Amino acid sequence: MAYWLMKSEPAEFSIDDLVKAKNQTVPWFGVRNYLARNFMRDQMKIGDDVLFYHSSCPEPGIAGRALVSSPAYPDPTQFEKKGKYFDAKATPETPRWMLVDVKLAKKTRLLSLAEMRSILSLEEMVILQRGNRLSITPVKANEWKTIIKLLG
DNA sequence: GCCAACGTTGGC
DNA sequence: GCCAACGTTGGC
Repeated sequence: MAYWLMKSEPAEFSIDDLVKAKNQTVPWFGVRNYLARNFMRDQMKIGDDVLFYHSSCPEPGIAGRALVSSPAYPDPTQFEKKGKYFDAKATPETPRWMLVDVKLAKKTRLLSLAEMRSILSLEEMVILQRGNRLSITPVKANEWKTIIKLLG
């Protein structure tokens, strides 16, 4: 079983949106980075644990836990001609962007980026590394354990 | 608004 | 295939 951290801008889709979503599940649409896509397409399995992270907002940090709840399938937004995620080079026969469904496990207190930075055992987390911008990153088992403890 | 860091694009 | 220019991310 693997652990992941997935970033979302709360102005676009927040943990509260996930709480209110149908089946408390959302297709993780809009990823347009190959490495992040490959994680979803090649490595994620149903039941993998996910940290739901709020980025580009006044208080960035972990806002909840979730689970991978589907296999990878084509991101429908790549075919929406008028949408912001349209990709002219993608076709239904040869889709370029894949996603998984993410289901809420629990909304938690906000574990802020500042607090994460203060925890020694989290210092190797990918998200805390200088210049890291990847929207989906693997989390190590010990990091997951530490974070779950901090979330209470 | 600034800017560091990184990914992508496109000319050659 | 190289690499400069450009665009984006995302914290501050």
